[in-house]
Formats: sequence, structure tokens, C-alpha cells
Amino acid sequence: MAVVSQSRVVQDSRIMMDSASGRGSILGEKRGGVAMADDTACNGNSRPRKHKNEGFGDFGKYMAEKKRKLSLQFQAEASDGVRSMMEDAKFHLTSDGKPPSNMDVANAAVVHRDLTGLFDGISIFVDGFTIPSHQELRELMLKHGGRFENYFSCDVVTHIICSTLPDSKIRDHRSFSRGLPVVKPSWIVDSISCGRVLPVSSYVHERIARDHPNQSTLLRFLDSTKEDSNNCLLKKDVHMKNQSHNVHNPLASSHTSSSKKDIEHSPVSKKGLICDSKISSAHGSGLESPSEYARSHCTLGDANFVQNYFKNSRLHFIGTWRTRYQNRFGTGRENQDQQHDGYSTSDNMFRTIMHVDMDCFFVSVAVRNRPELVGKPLAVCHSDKTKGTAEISSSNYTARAFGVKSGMFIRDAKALCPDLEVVPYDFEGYEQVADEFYDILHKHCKRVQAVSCDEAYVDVTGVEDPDFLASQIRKEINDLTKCTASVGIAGNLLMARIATKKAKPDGQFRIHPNQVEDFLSHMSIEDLPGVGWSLQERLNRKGIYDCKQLQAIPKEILQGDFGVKTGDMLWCYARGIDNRQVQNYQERKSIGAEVNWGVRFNSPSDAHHFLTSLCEEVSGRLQEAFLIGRTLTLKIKKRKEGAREPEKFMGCGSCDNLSKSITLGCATNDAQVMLRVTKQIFASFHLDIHNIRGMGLQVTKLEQNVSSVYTQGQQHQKVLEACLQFSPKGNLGKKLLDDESVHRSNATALSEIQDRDNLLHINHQHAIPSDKKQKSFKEKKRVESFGKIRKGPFSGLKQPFMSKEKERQNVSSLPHYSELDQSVLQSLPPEIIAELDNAYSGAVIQNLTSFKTHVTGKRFEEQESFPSIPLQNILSNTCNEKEDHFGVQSNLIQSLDPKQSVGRTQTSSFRDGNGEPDLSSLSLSQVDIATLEELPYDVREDILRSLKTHKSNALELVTEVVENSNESDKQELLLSGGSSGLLHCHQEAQLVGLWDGDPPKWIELSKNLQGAGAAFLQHISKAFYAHEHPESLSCILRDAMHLREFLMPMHLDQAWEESMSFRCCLELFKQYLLSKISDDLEEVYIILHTVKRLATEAIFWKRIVQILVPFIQESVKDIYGGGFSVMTTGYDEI
DNA sequence: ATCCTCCCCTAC
DNA sequence: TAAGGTAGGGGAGGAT
Ligand SMILES: Nc1ccn([C@H]2C[C@H](O)[C@@H](COP(=O)(O)OP(=O)(O)OP(=O)(O)O)O2)c(=O)n1
Ligand SMILES: [Mg+2]
Ligand SMILES: [Mg+2]
Repeated sequence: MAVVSQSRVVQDSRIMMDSASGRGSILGEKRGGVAMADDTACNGNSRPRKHKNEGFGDFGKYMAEKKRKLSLQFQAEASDGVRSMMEDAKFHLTSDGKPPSNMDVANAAVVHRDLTGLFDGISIFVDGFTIPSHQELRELMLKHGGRFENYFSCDVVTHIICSTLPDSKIRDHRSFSRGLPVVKPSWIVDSISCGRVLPVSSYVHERIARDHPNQSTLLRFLDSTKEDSNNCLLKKDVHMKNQSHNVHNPLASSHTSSSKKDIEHSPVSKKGLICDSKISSAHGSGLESPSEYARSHCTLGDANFVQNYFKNSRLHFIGTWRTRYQNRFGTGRENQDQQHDGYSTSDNMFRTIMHVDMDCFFVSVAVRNRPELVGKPLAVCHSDKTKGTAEISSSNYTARAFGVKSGMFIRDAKALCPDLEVVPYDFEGYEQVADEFYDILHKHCKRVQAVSCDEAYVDVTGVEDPDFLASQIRKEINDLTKCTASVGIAGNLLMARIATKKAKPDGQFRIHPNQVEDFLSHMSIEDLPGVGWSLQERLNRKGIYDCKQLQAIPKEILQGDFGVKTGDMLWCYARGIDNRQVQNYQERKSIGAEVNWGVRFNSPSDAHHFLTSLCEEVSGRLQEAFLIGRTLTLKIKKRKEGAREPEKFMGCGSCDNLSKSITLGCATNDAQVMLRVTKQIFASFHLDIHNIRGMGLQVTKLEQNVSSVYTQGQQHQKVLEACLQFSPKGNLGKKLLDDESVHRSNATALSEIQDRDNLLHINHQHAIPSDKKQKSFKEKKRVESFGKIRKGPFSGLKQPFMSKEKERQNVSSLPHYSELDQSVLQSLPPEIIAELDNAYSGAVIQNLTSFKTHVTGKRFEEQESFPSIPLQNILSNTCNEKEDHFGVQSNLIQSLDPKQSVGRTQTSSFRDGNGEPDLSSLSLSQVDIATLEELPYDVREDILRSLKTHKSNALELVTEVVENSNESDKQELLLSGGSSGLLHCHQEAQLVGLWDGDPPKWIELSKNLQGAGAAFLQHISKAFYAHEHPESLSCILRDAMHLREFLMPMHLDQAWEESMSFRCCLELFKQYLLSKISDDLEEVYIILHTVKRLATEAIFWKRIVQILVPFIQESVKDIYGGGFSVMTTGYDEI
């Protein structure tokens, strides 16, 4: 089931069409454009400065340092009062807070010998995740006379370095390595240790060596041209680990913000914008093959283009900053009051809002320790070329006096200000200063809304002297970061923001309520936040230039002209009204990645490779956020007809934007699933790949990925199996078999499973690839899901049951695709779909797409992209079963919700119409809790999982269930993690009553555990015994903390979230905290904060917190009522 | 009315 | 030579 919507061709309004953008008006009002049209840049005496590559590549080091600091800081707080231990801890730390790394070893060797020329003539390109890291390898190479290439070019690079090689990488290297040796990083480390360059032979990756023995030119050609490259995408074993999510390093600037303001402030008058002569004369294809240099810096020359690009993109840095911030400081959602949305929602309360923004942030960071630059006009930019098209990221106030602004091309900036000095990017510096900045803000107030890495709103309502607080904060920022910040203070976010503008640089400004009107009446509309290039144009066209004029327009008119909300916004803002609240936390609604620079393809396989990178990138980000999503949107920038190679180097130029989306029946974060869908969308465009200038992938309809922890993993599998196989009288079987009619809902819920059985036991075994041993965790999960489904003993109920005999017969061959019930297919979890899809080489997803497309009456324009199997086959084949399937399901719905007869829940709507059996289309409110709670846990779990659950929805529902449960059920349900009832499993049974006995049961249990949490458990076991009479977990924890660095699982295997040790840790805390909630809330508080601190350092703990906090919060709510928050902030306040 | 998709706009 | 990303708000228009 997939919805495919039709694409539309859209004009790009954001990225300026080079200098030609001035023509935007031709295209109507949605033109954003800027551009200094003047090509004849002044040839000022710029002092060329070698900055390139100096500022980046070291982000990891900052992160390590940050980690170390956090460690120490944590230590100080966690062991508070235990000074001597703290000293101990410090003593144990190495310089970077970790055990000595390979690099340390290598460095140690250097001390003894002069190896500065060791790697003379050797130039490496590092591919993917390595140990030592990319950055460390770079340093090692540079230090020892070698070269380090950020981009792959077979002309320069002599060795490719990489650690682990997923299949996909092998393929990449075949086409990209051009016969160069692909060696392990230890070759470098060992060579340094030995003081000579060791032969690569023992460091070569065998698989590449085997697959790819010194490829001849001919072979290479064949390899890269065979449409085999297409297939290879299907087979890629996607490993996310070497993604670039943690990377943040880079530079860049965009034309983006140049939109309105640049026009306004540009020395070139608005009407004076000049057409790009190249464009106006363009008649040819507009396609020029990139120069050798360009080639090596675009998608054509770099197998890891996406990753490398992001490492250097400033916009990527600021765009992804928020995620890193939340990972460090937590979501802060605990502090969220109830929301006031909208600009005009009435809110009587008088507030005091502070807006804090660093002055010319990137420049300030660069200048921190370079006093010699003070006073000069400065800009942060990748390039210092007088004719360059690199963008200015930030300029200082001296340079701004010349008109130099963010987003401007360097050549234009140089034209305005020939003395402009360029300083390089320093992404780790920005990250560090931002951390310090927020540390200070958090220290003063817990209601902080992070706008960006250099900017935040703070609600300081109730503070007696906000001006003093502002000066205090500014001083602290300046002292700590050596950068200046400005502060605006007012009664709402809008006015505070405006006040900051007035305050800059290095100042503060307060707008009292009675000054608002005065202040605004003199203000141009484009200075209103929210009014960009487009709105400004539209307003100007109506003769409106300042707020006073805007105020004269009745709200209804504005709403008619600009839309209800926008009109409201304009009306309110013109009067200084803004009732938005300071929001600590905002739930993420989409995750995406796009690249619109350096994108050039020569063959479909280039494009497919790029799509693969995008999918891996997005999949990785989803996984890091523990999210899955249902809708994939592919966005493509296509060279506009007649547009030439852009003026901006490797830019996308003037483009049409195409976009199309597909909604899956089941949310996913699997790169392979995403890739198939994405490739399908891509194919449907039928583009000449030469015209593609940019692509992006976005995932929406996000849900929390609970399945990775409980529902679809091994545990759940075992529960079901145990229940079905060994306990026919257990909940599940009993209710069903004993009393069908009474427990109809049970049966119907199970019918879903059963239907899957019908579908899957035909093929579940052959669907499992033979090379299981190298299969990923996900693969394993799928395998087990199949196992679960085939075990169903309820086959006699309604559907024909396939005997074990027949089952076996079918092992060797796939049933014809048309034998599969499409409607059942749709309701399968993504893992299973992916598995089936693999077995049918992509036909499943393709057909799900068409199925839904047909059913909803939408059509693809591009028929060819559609499956070869006639729709009738699918429908006719499934007709009978569908009746049952849907009928049964609708029974479930009805029984769940006897009161409501919402259209969707009616039987008929399931039978006819779109035939969508998707439980997820139900809203939670349609589910009758009373019925639900009668279900056995397993069934309940299935239903909950089927329901559309984003974030805490599932939890809320479960909480409701819990509230209505009897005490023992409640305890059990709670213990099992909120949304899963897994305690029947014998393994799970071990996790019950972890604190029973003396010593508590977990001590014994932890002895036999391995994996992520085992080290932690064993350490606190020791701490437990070290205490004569341990009175609380918090004191055990505190004493164990000085060994904290050993408690941080560094290498999590893929199944860590389901490992016994992880679950044991989780249960340990859950059960303990539960027992403390009623009589020792302080203990609960301390524990949660301690764990939350650990969470800043390791994903293991982050996950613990993610599960633990909402869970405990709910329980606290049960006992103390709402409004009682266990967590105040992510960083200790109070 | 309300939802959904496909955009555009805005901000950093 | 260069690194034009990311996410939310919201409007138009169609389906229900
Ligand atoms: N088009 C843009 C806008 C901003 N930034 C980066 C560089 C800025 O330093 C940082 C913060 O953006 P601000 O809007 O706060 O601008 P500055 O801090 O540079 O200047 P100001 O003093 O006006 O705040 O984001 C960028 O790279 N490109
Ligand atoms: Mg700033
Ligand atoms: Mg800012």
C-alpha cells in the first residue's frame, strides 16, 4: 500500500539562479533572488591566506575533548562529597579521557625517531569509518610526510584506507579504486611504529584483492558500464556505521539568505539586477562536461561524496546542530508547560523574554585567539579567491559596513571590500562555543529555547532585574568564550528578537511594552522576523513598506491576501503582538538529507550510487533518533531548460524542482527498503540523468521505533513461540480456542497474524538468504518474524492451514508472486516486507505501490515504472480472502470501539473502497481501552504496534491501559517496558524481581551476562559489595562512577538493544525506581539525573533514559498526579 | 470541515 | 575553483 502522488514542476525560489536571478520577476512573485550581478570584481589587494583544510578535520577531537570534560564535570557532581575518589578518577584518565588509542601508540614511537619523511610520496584517501579515525589518520599522514586527500582522485591518491568493508563498499571500490591498493588503517599505524613503510600485502582487504585483482582498464570499463551496477544496489548490505551523522566539520555559505536582505542592502539596486549574459544567450544543451578538477570534486570523482560534502558544509552544520544539542542536553521536554500556539492566542500573563544571539558568530569564534585580526574586515569563507563563487558564511561588523553579508559570493564581497580578510571555518570551535553558550544559559534558567547554535530565547518572567541578568549573562559568555553576545529583552519573542537587532553588536536593549508602538512604527516590514524576500515583495507591491502602513490593513484583508495564518501573523507582528511561548522542546516531524552542490551524473549507476548514499544517510539519522517513518519524499533539482553550467562553481544553478512521495503501509528506517522505494520514485521521473543538479530524500510520518527494543525482536518472538508452542492453554491460545465468540477481538487480532501465516508460510523459508552468518541483526529479526508467523496453531479457525508437510515442500522455491495476498502484504511489518521484497527482487514494494495507487484512484503518469503483474491477478487472487481478512479485522475495530461508528471503522469501509486493512489508520481514540485491556499482552502488543503511534502515543495508550488494570497486571505491564508483555519468556522471567533476595537477584544474573550492559552491571556489583550495607542504588552508583569510562559501552553490537544485559540494566532501574516512587522520590530524582548524565556520553545510556524517563514519569503521575515532574532539566538546576 | 500531498517560504 | 542543508509553518487544491 503506497500512495504515489503526482509530481509537479516547480520553480526554484530559493536558490538564486546565479546572477540571472534578477529576472525572477519574470516568473512572478515567487522569485527570491539576489545576486550581485557584477562580474568585474575589483581586484583589491587581498592578502591571500592559506586557510584551506586548516580549520576542519578535527571535529572528532573536539568531541573527544567534550566527552572528557563532561566526564570530569559529571564526576564532580556525581561523586559530590567524595573528593578523594574524584582525584582517583582524574588520575585514571589519559589525556583524552580514554584508554590509549592506536594513535597514541603510533605517536609514542615517533618520539624516538625522526619519521617526518616516512610517507613521502604516499597519498591516502580514507573511506568510511576507520580506527584510528579519519582525522587521526590525517594527522598521522601529515606528520610523517604523507598526503591526505579529502577527495578521491585516482591521479593523486596512492592508497585507499578503510576498516570494515560492507558489500556495498566492495562494489564501490571496484569502480572507484582503479586498481589502487585498498588497505587497512593499521598499515599506517604499524608503519609508523616500525619506522618504515611496511609492505601493504598483509594489510590489503582480502575481499577486494580477491574480487578485484589488479583490474585492467578494460575490465574497469566493463565493470563500470555494465548495468550490473544497477543490480549491485539491490544487493547492498547496508551498514550505517560509517555514515557522516556524527560528522560536523565544514564550511559553506548559501545564497539562501541573500534573498530579500541582500537585495535590499546590495550595492546593486534592486532594479539594477543584471541578467546573466550566459543564460540569456544560452541555446545549446547547456551541458558541459566538468573539468578534471571539477570532476574530482563532484559526485563523479568521489565515492563518498555525500559524506565528504557534509563534512564541509556550513549549512549542514547549522542544519544538524539541533540534533546534536538535544543529544547532549536532552530534549528538555520535561520543562514544557502547556502550549500556547499561534501569534494571537490570547495570553494575559505578562512575560519577560530574553533573546540572546552571538555577534557574527563564526567570525567571532575564529577571532577568539587572534587579537591581531581585531578591527579588520573579516569573513568566514571557504575561499579567498577574488573571482570565487564561494559564499560568505559570516562577516564581522567592520566588513558589514562595506555591505559584506552572509550568503554573498566571495568575489562580490571582495568587490565591496577589497581588504576583506578571509578566515577559515572552524566547526569544532562553533560546537564548543555553542556548548559553553548554552551551559551558561541553562545555568541561569531552565526555560531555554534553542534557536540555533548561536541563538536562544530565554523566558525570564519573574526576574526582578532582567537588564542586570542580561549583562551578567553577556559577561559570562564573553569571559568563557571570548566571543561577544547581544541580548534583546521584551515582553514576547518577537520584540525580544527585534530588540537584539538593535542591541548588536556587543550590547543589550530592552523594549518596554509602552515603547513597542513607537519602535515599530519606524520599522520596515522586512525587518520583521517572518517576512522574507517573498512577503516583502508582495507587500511592497501593495504599497506597504513599513509597519505603520501594515497596521492600517484590516486583519481580514491580510488573511484574504496571504492566508489565514500568515495574515494573522502580519497583523499581530505589525503591532508587536506575539503569544508564542518559549518552547523547550519540539517533536521532530521529519528527517531528511539533500545535496544540491557538486551533483553531476554521467550514468544511471552514478545516480543510483548517490541515492544509495542518501538512503544510508537518512536511514542512519533515523536510527540515531530511534525513529521510523512511513512516507518517503524524493526531491530532485533538474537543470532548467536552457540553463547553462551554473555560475557558481559546482552549483545547481537555475533548476526546476521535482518531487514525489510514497507512503508505505509500515514505517521503516531500513536503508534497503528506503532505497528500493527511492529508486522507484526516481525511475518514475524518467529524467535524463545529465540534467540532475541535486537530490534530497525526506522521511515523514515518523513513529518511535519501539520495535527495535521489544516488539519485533527476538524477545517478542520467543514469547509468541513459547506461548504458542508450549502453552496452548496460555492466554493467547486459551482465549481463542475456548471461546471464539466471546473473545472475538482476540481472534480478530490474531487473524492478522494468521493471515500473515497464510501468506508467509508459503515462502518464509526460502526467503531467508543462505549466507545467514553475515546477515545483519535486522536480517535476523526478519528471520525470526517468519518463524513466529509460521507457528500459528490457529490455522484451523478460518483460513486453510498449510500442513507442515506442504510447508516443507515449499521450502525450495518461491511461490509465484501473484499467489501472495496483496492486502495482507500491506499490513506486514517493514522487516517482513523487506524480506519478501528481497526474495522477489523488489516486486513486493513495487506492487504495494501500484496496489495502493490503483485503489486510491491515483495514477502514475509513467506506466513503465509499474510492475509487470497485472492488477487483476492481484485482485482476483485475493478477493475471497480479502473478505475474510477485512471482515475479521473490522470486527476487531468494532469490538474495540463499540460506541463509535466512525466511517473508517465500519465493516463496509474495509471491504470495499480502498480495501486498506491497515490498523494504523485508526486513531487511538477509536480504540476501546476496556476491550483492549482484556487482551493478552501479546495480542495487545500486536494491536498497539499496528496502531499509528508517534512518539509517546503508544505509551499514553498503554498508560491508560495500565491505569485500568488491576494491580498485578499493572505491575507486570509496567515492568515489561510499557508497551510489551514479554514476561512469559523464560529469559524475561529472569528479569522479574531483580531486587528480590539478598544479595539481590541481579548480582548473580549479571555474572553470566555479556555485551553492552554487562560491564556496568558487574561494576556496580562490586560497588554493591564494597558497601557494608548499601542503603540505596544512588550511593552504589555514585561509588561506581569513578570507573565510569569503563561503563560506557563503546562498541555496541547490532543487537545491543535486545541483549539481555541491556534489558537487565533497564529492568534494574525500572524496578528499583518503581519501588522508590511512593516513598523516596528524591532517590528517584537522583538516579534519573545520574543516568541522564551518563546518557550524554553513550548511546547505550541515552536509550535507557529514553525508555526510563517517560515510564517513570507516568508512574509518578499515577501516584502524585499530573504536573509533578521527575526531571526538571537535563542539566542540574534547582 | 478535515485530511493529505505538493509545494513555497523562512530562519539559522 | 568549493562544499547552495535542514526543519517547521503554512497555503492551495483535491479527496473524503
Ligand atoms: N546564511 C547564513 C546565515 C548564517 N550562517 C551561520 C554563520 C553565522 O555566524 C551563524 C549565526 O547566524 P546569525 O544570523 O546569528 O549571524 P551572525 O551571528 O554571523 O551575525 P549577527 O551578529 O547578526 O548575529 O550562522 C551561515 O553560515 N549562513
Ligand atoms: Mg548571531
Ligand atoms: Mg543567530
